[in-house]
Amino acid sequence: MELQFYPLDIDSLVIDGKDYVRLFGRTIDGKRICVFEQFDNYFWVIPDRENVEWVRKQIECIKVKDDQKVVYVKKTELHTKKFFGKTVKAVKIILNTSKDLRLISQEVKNIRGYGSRKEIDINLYKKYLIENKITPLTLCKVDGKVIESELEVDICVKGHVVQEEEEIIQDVKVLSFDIETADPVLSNQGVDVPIVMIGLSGSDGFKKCITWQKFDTKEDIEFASNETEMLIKFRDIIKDYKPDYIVGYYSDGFDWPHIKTRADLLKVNLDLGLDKSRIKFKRGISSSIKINGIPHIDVCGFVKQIMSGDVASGSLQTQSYSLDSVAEEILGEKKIDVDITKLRDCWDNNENLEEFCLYNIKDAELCLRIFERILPNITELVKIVSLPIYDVSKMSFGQLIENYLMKRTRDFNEIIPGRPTYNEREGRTYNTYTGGFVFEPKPGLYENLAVFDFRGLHPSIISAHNICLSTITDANEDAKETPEIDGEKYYFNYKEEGFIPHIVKELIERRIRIKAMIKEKDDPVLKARSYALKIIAAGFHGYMGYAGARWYSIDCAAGILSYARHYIKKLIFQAQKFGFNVIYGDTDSVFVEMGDKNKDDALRFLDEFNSKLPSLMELELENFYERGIFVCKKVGTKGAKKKYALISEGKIKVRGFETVRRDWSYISRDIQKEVIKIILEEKDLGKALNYVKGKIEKIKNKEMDINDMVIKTQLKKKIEEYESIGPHVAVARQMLQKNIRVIPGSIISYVITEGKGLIRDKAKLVEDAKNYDAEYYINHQVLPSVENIFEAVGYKKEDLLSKGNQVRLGEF
DNA sequence: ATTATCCGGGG
DNA sequence: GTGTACGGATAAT
Repeated sequence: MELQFYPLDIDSLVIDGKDYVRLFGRTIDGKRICVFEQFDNYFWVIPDRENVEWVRKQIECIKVKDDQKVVYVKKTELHTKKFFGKTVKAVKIILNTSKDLRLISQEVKNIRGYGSRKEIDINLYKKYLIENKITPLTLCKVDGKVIESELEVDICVKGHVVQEEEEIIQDVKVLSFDIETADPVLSNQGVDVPIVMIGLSGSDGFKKCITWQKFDTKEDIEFASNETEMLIKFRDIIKDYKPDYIVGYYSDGFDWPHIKTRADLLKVNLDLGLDKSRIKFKRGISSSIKINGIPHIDVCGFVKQIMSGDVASGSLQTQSYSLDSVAEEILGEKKIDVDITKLRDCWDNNENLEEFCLYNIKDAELCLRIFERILPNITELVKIVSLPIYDVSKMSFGQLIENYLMKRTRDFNEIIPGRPTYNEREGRTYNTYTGGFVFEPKPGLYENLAVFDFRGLHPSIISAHNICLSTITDANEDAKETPEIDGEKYYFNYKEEGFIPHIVKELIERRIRIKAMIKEKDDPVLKARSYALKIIAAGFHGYMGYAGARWYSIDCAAGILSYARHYIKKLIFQAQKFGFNVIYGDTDSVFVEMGDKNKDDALRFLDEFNSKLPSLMELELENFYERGIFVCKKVGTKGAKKKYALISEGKIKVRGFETVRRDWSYISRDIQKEVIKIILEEKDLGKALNYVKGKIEKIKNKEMDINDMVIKTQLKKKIEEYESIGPHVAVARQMLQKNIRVIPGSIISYVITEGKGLIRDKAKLVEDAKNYDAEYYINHQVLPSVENIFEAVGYKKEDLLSKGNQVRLGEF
């Protein structure tokens, strides 16, 4: 029988000693389906040239004892393949089961002249998707027979899958959720912190809050008798709703870990997987959760990784990735204004809980709607890299590029290079190269700015100059040399197009076609496609210089930059010649003060400059700004780094200022924000200075509320494990003395009080703090956050500290 | 000067 | 298992 379906989630498993890939999805008539396809795992050996046949024989003879079983190779094949562009003879070793991979590949190492092993570090389902050219979410056809199963699906089929069309699944059912805890310290462990409500919002309009304290209400609130029952209801709602995707905001980092802790404690079985498995946690540097069969997407993670960016069109401008700011930018809507810190007290006294429930539902709803808006961005990336949406939604730029390259190897008969070992990686981090060209800003306040963005610069260089691991070479007559950089030149063969330049060129050309289509019709899907193509193409340069890359070449990265430096210097020169005052330039963007020129002149400059560029390269006008402040950020001896704030039609864009960290007190964050605002919006330096001076006076006179002086730092490990005792560790010890529970993950809130000694000796719990150390807050919190802003506009630190309101007017 | 530790998001 | 983010800041040593 044949069935059409859209694969949503894909994994692999061993059944009766054989490898299978499992594709969960939706049939075209909306049924939940699971498809099994048998797929043998394999890897490659590229033997030293003279030994190929002999090595192959040896491999075929491998017999290893594994417990009682004897493990051997299923079969081998001899192929002519390419590796980094060079033709090689390679032995394909096909295994009976993935369980044998490690044993057999270890055993190969005992064969003399075995050369190297490849593709032993790639998940089976990835190999399957690459090999069978299947893109998740697109329309596929399975040819096979229906089988019985215990799975939570309507139909289960075993057979062979082929992709039918590019057409992507539409009208997906999405369930968004959000939890609230009554937590005074926001601990990540949650052992003694109950979840008090769970808000849900579905793409079909479904809305609900579950909580476990009763009150009168007419809203969509369901009452459970206790937390356990609430968690059970939550689980059952998900099971009944049968969503295609489950989404949350920072749910990988907060909601799920918290739910997991509570569910374990209360013995609630979260068997949400379509194979009845429990939700699984991947612990690591960044945790994530997996529900077999249902992609879980942390909206915050994707927005932060992929939709963020510098001054790039298509990306978000917000500096903070809080739900509130992201919702405001994407949806133009904010969270319900409720003081969530009051929830604990309200919960204890059963007061105003309805308000919190509505707030809870609203958060889930905002998350859902942000997801719906960014879904095209995710699905376009899925279409490019051809991996499950779950994987793609969690990938960094580097991983997206790497996986795209892995997919494309099949079109070039290339074997996929291995990941660097830990030691190789370490070695690579010592390699450095001259970075992009930086035209250092003269700190100051500037007016009437235009920002030009050289986005296509690096990819077009890769394409134009054929920069690839397979084309880099020593000086010879088939090679062209790069502009010299720090006395070094690189040579790239120009006769045979490399793997990477070929792919990059395709990406650029596709994007050009899409952009032409967007001009005809403004379509969000096309825009998302263009953005996806852009970020992938733009990422190759950084990827090749990234120590963890499979296709790593610091020389390629350096070669690209030597050309890039050439082009940006040309741009700066031309801009100056045109009559602009170049303020700042970095790698591929230039900020100019237009002076007596206007916007039309800027567009004219853009056209003129573009007309002289090679066809794939393009200078873009990022935006105009009424004002901008540029600050010199000292970074050791290396010089200045990005740090500026711009304003365009009332919207402030800030880069490089650390304004949103919880280990800064509220006042320093507040003051910095206000200073930037006054300067950019009102252009009134005196007012900004007086504002800060006023605040400093208030601090000195102890007029500040002690709650505004709180600094929060998370305890990352057990108190006794600390080698170095910082203020937060000292305060955690105090808490322990007072029998307040502190565990790794607890957020320690403290105030620096008056006294002698190190800062940690003066750090006190908020409730124990009788006073605050004005000198500390002025010198360590307020001044560091604003002094270089004032220095940029001609003031000195002393001006901020001097008494009185007499203001010197700097250079302005 | 060097080393240890923390930030992001979430209540 | 496929990985050991990342780039910068403060305070202690």
